[in-house]
Amino acid sequence: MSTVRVRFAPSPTGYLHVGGARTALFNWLYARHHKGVFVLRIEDTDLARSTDEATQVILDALEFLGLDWDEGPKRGGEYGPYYQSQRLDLYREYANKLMELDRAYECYCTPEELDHRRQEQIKAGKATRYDQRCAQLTAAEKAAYRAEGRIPAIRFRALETGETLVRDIIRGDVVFENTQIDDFVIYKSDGMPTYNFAVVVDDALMKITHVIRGEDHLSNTPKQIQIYEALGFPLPEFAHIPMILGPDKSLLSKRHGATSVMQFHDEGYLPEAMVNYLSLLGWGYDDSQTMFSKEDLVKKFSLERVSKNPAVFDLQKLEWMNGVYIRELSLEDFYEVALPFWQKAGFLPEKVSPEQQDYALRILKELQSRLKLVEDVIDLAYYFFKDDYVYNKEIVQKILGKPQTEAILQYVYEAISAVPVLDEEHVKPLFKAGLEKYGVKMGDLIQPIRVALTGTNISPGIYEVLELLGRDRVLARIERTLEMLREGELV
RNA sequence: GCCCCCAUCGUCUAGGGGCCUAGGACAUCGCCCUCUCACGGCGAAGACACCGGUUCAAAUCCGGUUGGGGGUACCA
Repeated sequence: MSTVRVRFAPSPTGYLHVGGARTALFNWLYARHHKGVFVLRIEDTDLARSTDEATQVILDALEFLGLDWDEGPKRGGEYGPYYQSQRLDLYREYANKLMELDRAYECYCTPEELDHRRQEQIKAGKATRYDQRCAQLTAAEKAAYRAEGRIPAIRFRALETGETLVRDIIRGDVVFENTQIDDFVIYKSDGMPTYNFAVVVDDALMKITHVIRGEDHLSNTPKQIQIYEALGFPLPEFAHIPMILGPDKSLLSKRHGATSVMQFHDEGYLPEAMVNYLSLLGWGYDDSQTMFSKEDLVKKFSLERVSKNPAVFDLQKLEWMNGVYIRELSLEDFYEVALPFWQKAGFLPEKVSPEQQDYALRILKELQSRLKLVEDVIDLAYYFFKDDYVYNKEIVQKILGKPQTEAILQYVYEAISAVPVLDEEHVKPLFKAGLEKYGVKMGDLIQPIRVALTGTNISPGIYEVLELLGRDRVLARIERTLEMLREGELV
């Protein structure tokens, strides 16, 4: 059995979206599972839309996900180059070969003419097909067209009878009538090959054994198979994986929200969560496991278990899963991913002192079970770093609006001033004493303190908050709150 | 229009003729824990699109209907 060789072949026309990432992941998993080779090829034949920046962004996204490629950009390999724009003479060579075999011909029709005829066909209620008017041009006719200044495209002479069989690992045998396939363009007049042609030349030359790609390519596969056969290339195995849809069941796109892998990165999604979640889109293992480490996926992944139906992208589940992975992080690792967010927010400087790091670690410990996205560390920790937090109006009304609030806060102020050590062991008895004095429950005492200290009713346990803030800040904040209450600024 | 693919809880899925009064996860709801919010624990509700076959027996096999998706470019 020869080694498995798979590839991911994005076109650098934007960012890497989750659909592409999932395709890359499945290819990578298949390669790693079979100890094969994962090739990365950049399909940049669309001159108008491809950019170098976009290529870099895709590379960054793959690196973020930890999908390392064995051959491709920055890595090389014996089947390069790995940019289609650098393989032009190869396509030329095989296009010429097809013409020699009379399986391809020059077409002098312009895109405008073609489009016009297509519109006519639609109007007449007929199938939109190329009318093959350039299929048998004589040398004189070609010369005449050239004299007009026309530059030809090259069309593949598709089979006119019979049928083409696509053997798909996921979908089984799919049969296409050859009458459905018309003479399609393989070489554009701008000197670039089209996708359906370049993909065959590249996959064949790069010795790809398994073509794993989105289901949107299934309908084009018979065209490609005809080229493989015309050129005498051996066929690879095909596996068309289901599409990823938005909540409204239409193809997932920007209008459904974030779809860019790097955007997820920027919001604080962990690569472990992305990979795990993406793996579940169109694939499942058994009736109980949903959490998979990358190693586990490599071990358990198989194309046979890939589902046939499209999957709706569920952001809530991704968020939940990200929270799970955040909670699994060691405090040190959590610090590493959280730090940039705090620095960006101005909570911590570029150069963090040991004291600041210690403080950060202590905060993180309290926050870890409370966030879904790393990005949340900014909002959730605001009052640990800044004094200018705004009091949430509604919550202030609800909690500080109660009759005894002022007296209770005053009591707490004095208690905390006097307590020898500001920790639960020493503070709790004082709070308990306060309960009897004012005839209230613990919540009635703690909630006003929480609001005073944080501006909200959401925070870690009050004793932890007290300790983290320290006596000075606690007293100052309670005093400020009391003042605002008296001034009527809060309620 | 024509061609192709698909169809289990709201969502992702397990299920490949009897183990299914259909299992798990997210979301939802309730209870517990509790100083709030989370986390955690327990529980509830919730699906085999429809119609015909085949079979002693169908979510599982076949056909049709309906619905969704994709393709049909000198985009990839």
